[in-house]
This record gives sequence, C-alpha cells and structure tokens, in this order.
Amino acid sequence: MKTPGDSGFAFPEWAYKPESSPGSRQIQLWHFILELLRKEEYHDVIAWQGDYGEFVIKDPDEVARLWGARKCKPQMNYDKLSRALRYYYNKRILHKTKGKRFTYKFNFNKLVLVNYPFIDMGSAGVGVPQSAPPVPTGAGTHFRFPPSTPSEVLSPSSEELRSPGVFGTVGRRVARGSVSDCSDGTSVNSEIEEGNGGGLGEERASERAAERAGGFRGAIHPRLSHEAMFRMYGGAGGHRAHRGPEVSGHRVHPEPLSPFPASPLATPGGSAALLAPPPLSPALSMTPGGSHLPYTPSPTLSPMPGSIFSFNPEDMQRYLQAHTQSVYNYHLSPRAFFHYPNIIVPQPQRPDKAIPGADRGAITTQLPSGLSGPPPGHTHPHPAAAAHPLAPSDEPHHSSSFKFKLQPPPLGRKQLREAQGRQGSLSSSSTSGLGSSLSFGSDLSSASGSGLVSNSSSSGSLNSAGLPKIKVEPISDIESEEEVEVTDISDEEADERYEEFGLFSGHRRHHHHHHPHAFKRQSNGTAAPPLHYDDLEEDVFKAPAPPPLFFGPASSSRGGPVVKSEPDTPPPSTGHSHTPTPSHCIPLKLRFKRRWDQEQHTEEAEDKKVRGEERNGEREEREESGSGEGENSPPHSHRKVSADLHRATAQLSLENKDC
DNA sequence: CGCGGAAGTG
DNA sequence: CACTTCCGCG
Repeated sequence: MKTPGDSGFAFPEWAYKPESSPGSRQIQLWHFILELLRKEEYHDVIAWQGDYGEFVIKDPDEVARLWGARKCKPQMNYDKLSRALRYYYNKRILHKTKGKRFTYKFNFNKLVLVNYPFIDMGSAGVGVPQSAPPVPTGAGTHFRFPPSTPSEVLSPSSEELRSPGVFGTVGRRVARGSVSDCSDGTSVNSEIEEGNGGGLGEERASERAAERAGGFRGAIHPRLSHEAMFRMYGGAGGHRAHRGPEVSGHRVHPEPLSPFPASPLATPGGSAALLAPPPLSPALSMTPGGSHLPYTPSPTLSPMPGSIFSFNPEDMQRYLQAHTQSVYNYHLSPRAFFHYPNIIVPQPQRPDKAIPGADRGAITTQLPSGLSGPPPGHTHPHPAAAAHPLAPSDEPHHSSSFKFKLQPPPLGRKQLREAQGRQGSLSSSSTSGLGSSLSFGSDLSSASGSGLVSNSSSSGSLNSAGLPKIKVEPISDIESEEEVEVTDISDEEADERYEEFGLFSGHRRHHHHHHPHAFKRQSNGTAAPPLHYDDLEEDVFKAPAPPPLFFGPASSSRGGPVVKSEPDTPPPSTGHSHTPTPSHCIPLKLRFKRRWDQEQHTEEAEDKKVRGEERNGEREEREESGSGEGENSPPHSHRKVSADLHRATAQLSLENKDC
C-alpha cells in the first residue's frame, strides 16, 4: 500500500509564514520539516503518513543530512536531529507516534491554530496581527477568517510577496529554494534539485498539484483559494517508500494526513470535493474510524481585500462537530470548546457493546436536523481496532484501555446559566447537570468576553450569524462526571487532542510547583498518559470569553443565535441571544482545572520542564479568584498567545546566510 | 530506537 | 533561545 503521504496535503501556506519577527532567527527545525514535507521531491525521504499531521521520516539519514546542510552543521545526524525533535515534545510542537519508527506527529494547532477564525476573531481585538475587524464579512453567513498573517505568507522572502496587491505574487515566490543551503546555491539546493529534477519552486509544485486535484485554482484568487489555505500536493500516487514498508501496516486513512486537508464538502464550485480521500480534520485524527465526522472547514474567499477568509457556516459546523467528537472520544476537556463560540457540544456515546471488548467507543454525532451536516446520528459500529490506524500489529496491546472520566462542564452552573442564558437555548437533551454540553459564548477573543459554558446541551444550528453549533448529548445524567472508556490513547493523542483545541496553549503555568513524582513518558502508554490539560485550561480560562462579539449585534438579530442551553436553563431568551455580558465572566478556570487535574495530573511531569519555560509568563496570579474581573482583562494573555503562535508559525526563513 | 539530562554554542 | 553535541538508560 502506498503511503498516504503520497497524495498528501500540505500545511496551509500561512503556516509557513515567515513573519520574521523581531528576532527572526534562523530556520527552525519544524519549519524545515514542513518544508520538506511539502515538497514532492522529498516524499521519498519524508512524507505525511498516518494520522493527521503525522509524518514519517523515511530516510533519517537523508533528512539529517539535509538539515545539517541547511544549518551548516555537517556533523548532523539523525541522532542529533531527533534530539532536537524531542525538544519539541515539550514545546508541544511535535509528538512521537509510538510504535512507528521515525514517525512523528505535528501538533498543528500549536503552530497554526491561531489562524482559526475563532481565534482570530477573538483575539483580533487583542492584537492579533493582521486580523481583520471582528465583523463578519458577509451578512452572517460566513465566518471571518482573517489569516493571522497576511496572506502573503508563504514565501520566505516576504518582501517580494508583500506587494500591495498581495495576491499578485503568487507565481513568483517560487524558487528560492526553501530548503536552501548554506552557501548560496550550493549544497542543499542542489540536493533539492536533484530530487525534483528541475527544481520547480515549491510553490509551483503545489500549485500544480492543486490543479491536478481540483483544477479549481483558477476560479479563485490564487492567494486566497482553498489551495492557498490548505495547500495540497497532489499526490503522486505511485511513490513507494524505499525504507521499510512496514511503516504503516495498514492505515485506515487513505489520505495523507497532512494537517489541513481540503474539505470534502467543498462548495459546489469548490474544489475540495475533488480530492478523493476524505480529509480528516486535524482535530480528528485519532478518532476511531468512522465514528467521527471528519471534516475540515473549507474557507472560501471573501471579498475583502484584506484577504480574509470566510468559512461557510455549514462547514464550520461540521468541522466543529468533528472536533467535538474528538474531544469526547479522546477525553478532551470540554474546555476545549470554550474557544468556539456558540457551539454546542455533541455528546459522546459510549462504546456500547457494539464493539465487544473493543477499543474506543465511537461517538455518534448528531447534527441538528436543520443543518446540512453529515448524516445525523450515524454511528459507526466498527471503530474497532481494525479501523484504527494504530491498532494493528504495531500495538498489540491496544486492549489496554483505561478509563477516565469526562468532566462535565464546570460546576458553576448557575453562573453559567446565567451567563448563557442569554444566549438562547435550545437544548436538547438535557442533562442534568451539565453534562456535556457546553456552549461557548465566545471566548478568548474579546477581552470583555465571558466564556460561557452552558451546562446543558444544546442543540446547535447556526445562529443567525452563521455560527455553527454543535450539539452534545449528555452521556449520563450524572452531574459531574462521566466515565468513558478510552483505549490507549496515550498521552500522545490525548495531548494532541487537547492541544488541538488549545489554541492558546503554550504557556502553561502551574500553581503547584512540582510534584514529587515525576512521570515519565511511557511507551505504550497505557499507564500514564500525561495530558496537558492545564494548558488549555489555563489558556482557556485565562481568556474569559467575551460575549459573542463575533457578529456584532447585527448578526444576532437574525433569529436568535442559538446557543441554547439546556432545558434547565431558564432563560430561554430567544431572540438575541448573545448577550454581551461582559462582566459575566465566570471564573471557571479553576473549577475545571481541579477536576481535570485529578485525572490528568500526569501532566505534571511535563510541567517540570515546561514549567521552566513557561514560567516566564507567569502573570497568572489570581486566576482563581473567583471574581470575574480576571476575565475581563485577558488581553495580555491573548496577545501573548497570539504572539507565540504567530511566532511559531512564522519564522520561515528560508534564506540562510553563509555558514 | 527512543528518551531526556547536561553542557555547550552562536 | 533553539538547537547541537554527547551520553547513559531502557
């Protein structure tokens, strides 16, 4: 079988954005890896494979060599390179895919999440660079998706691209070998050329690929096209890896897993449809086969000159839905959803007997009938091992599953309700306690915002503004906790998922300084999966969710946004839901935190390390204070986060000076 | 092979 | 800071 990577998609271009920030430094390894991944020429050396964001270094020595060349470190070897990669674990940029040699997985979110609309929206106010105004472009049908970085992204020499027209340059950026060499033109480049025999610019290659894939390119502005966002490489299908075939025994996912696959559901004119393999959402990567709705939103172009992307609400809905499932499947903290305004979280389903002994439970997702999403309620009975990518022989002991409890949304229900109440409620299954549903009011974004959690599950639909809603059904009535069984999702996955939502993760700080016990990463992780919920937690909480500013009043006007709260929730206020209750922030942070901590204390291990790094940003001080005001002043954190992400995403410096 | 500490580098 | 180098451990 060929590796999915062949047909891989690439990261969105903006992911590569150099944005040489003030200290734009040298090229970073992850960036370099990304570069290699995006070039077809290197598919024999390194390629996307496996789950979303997962890539395999098919030829470690070669990769090391290339890296060494790039950095002018002739002594580089895989051992060293891998050490560097390992440092990324703590940074959460990468994960190791256990059981698969030379296989790592990007934590794409870390890198790019920032670019998500939600985030931007939210952060926009705060200082996200480039972000466009928080107002929805269209009447409410689209999400605004200002790339955090200007569209020019991709190419190294930003100047070139920077032309006012922004778009104009598409063609040009090309050549500059991204993988450039130490001395100009020589070493690495040459290698590159060798590989592709002609050296098409990276871009070019992509473009071609894109065209092949859908041929839609022309329709849209080049820069803004889907492709731009989610650049994909048409896979050359026939590659065969020279290095062990064993790599992926049987991958369930046909596709390449690169992080931002095109949307399957692309709009009619859209291209995505053309891509054969249904892309997985980044967030979903791990979800048991079939149980989740794989979906990646496909941004469409917005008319705005500033290159703003818009997401189709439906798409978003699907996307979110998918995320939601992931969350539940992988026991992500509900907090994750805080970042998504007006979303209703779908409820996870228990594994059921459907899968005897099998691994993970699949979750069924239901979309609100009104939505165009995926078929409601379809469940996939066979999420089992067979389907799971990792399941196979690689991991014999997959069976080991551990239980963890999902924490229902925080307790502050009252508060929550109140907060949310205004948002409208739909409710669906209500659970008593909160179950699972959260609704996000808005979040991080505005400083003033208040994050909301609704206890109840609500149904989702798009609100007038176009926000997607996801519904979550409560698994159990239990108020506070749910038990779910998950199979070995070891930290990796957990982390990952976690991170996916962790828009702002990155700086985590802990109150408790260190724990006596250090947890180490275990290899098959059944045992102690270190989860890093804290990150999210912190981040999430730090940023109080502001009211759904997204659309401003106007949008709300439409029918009521919809975030519904559970039946319990009293205030059905219909109509305009989003109430800006800025002051309303609920200091959920801790609440969640504690709970999750219990389960996740494993994380602490990392804390040690991370802590060191992140300790810097400690200004967390009174997070706990129940007072809501804390929430009001999130700007800093946001800003910081954004900056971080940006930074992360940014530095693509291709050029390298002489050694 | 993979991990991560420790020291060193620019 | 982001590695690079070295290394012991599993």
